Amino acid sequence: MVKADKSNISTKRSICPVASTLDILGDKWSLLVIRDLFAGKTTYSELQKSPEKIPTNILANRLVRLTDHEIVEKKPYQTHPVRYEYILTPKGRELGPILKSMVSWGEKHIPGTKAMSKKKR
Amino acid sequence: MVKADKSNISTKRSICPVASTLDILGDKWSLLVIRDLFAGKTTYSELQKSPEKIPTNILANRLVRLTDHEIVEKKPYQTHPVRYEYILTPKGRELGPILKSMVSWGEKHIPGTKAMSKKKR
DNA sequence: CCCACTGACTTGTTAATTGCAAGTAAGTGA
DNA sequence: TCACTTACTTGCAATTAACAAGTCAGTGGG
Repeated sequence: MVKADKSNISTKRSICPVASTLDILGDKWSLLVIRDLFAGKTTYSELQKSPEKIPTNILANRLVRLTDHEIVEKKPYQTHPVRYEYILTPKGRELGPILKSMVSWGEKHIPGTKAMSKKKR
Repeated sequence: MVKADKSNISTKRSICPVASTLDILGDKWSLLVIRDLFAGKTTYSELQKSPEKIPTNILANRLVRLTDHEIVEKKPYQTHPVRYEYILTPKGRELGPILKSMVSWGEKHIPGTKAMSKKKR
């Protein structure tokens, strides 16, 4: 079990929505996990296989953080053996515009970047 | 002078525009500084006065990072004494949509947040 | 001239996070 | 029984961030 993490509890630096959003998602990995879930990945091992090679303990930590914030939901999709799937909640799916604007900005301003073809659904 | 920082040089984790954007802006403070510049603040001391109370060494570090990435430009606006202003470059101003989508998401999903009235210009 | 004060940072130190390598535990398939 | 997969944990070393204090140029007042 991943140990208690202050960042799990709601500690807002200010009432600013940008600051509060960054309190939840302001790190190098969280939005990448969300990007992958948008891209259709659902399991822990699929998430680990992304090209950015997220360290496994960080992935575990981010998944609990995101589920604490109800951005992601973890549910078993089979028993024997138990296997879990991670899916975006409606709240999580509404992060789409943030991701989309990052894709636009990145493609336009960072040479060598290329967005993947959009997944339907 | 702030010492050399690996994060200043371009180290892309992947060709994904989201990952690359996060390589530059994926932390708790960078986008907050940019928010303030959008809000019309221009000097180091004004940036320090924001309600989130950014540590002074971090502010200095983020400003060099952002100027290295040509998101922010630093220029003296007076001599005797020398005083600097930090302004967004066109590239930096194009981060507006990212900030805007964070405001929307934050206001909708994080209770107790409230965006400031939009500054003209 | 001396002193207090401001703006813009820098330095030192401690605390918190990351990143990496390895290890664990349940279950399957050969 | 053995090797293999999924889904994590654990233990450290290495980075980063946070906090407090200090620096340095310049200004304005007495």
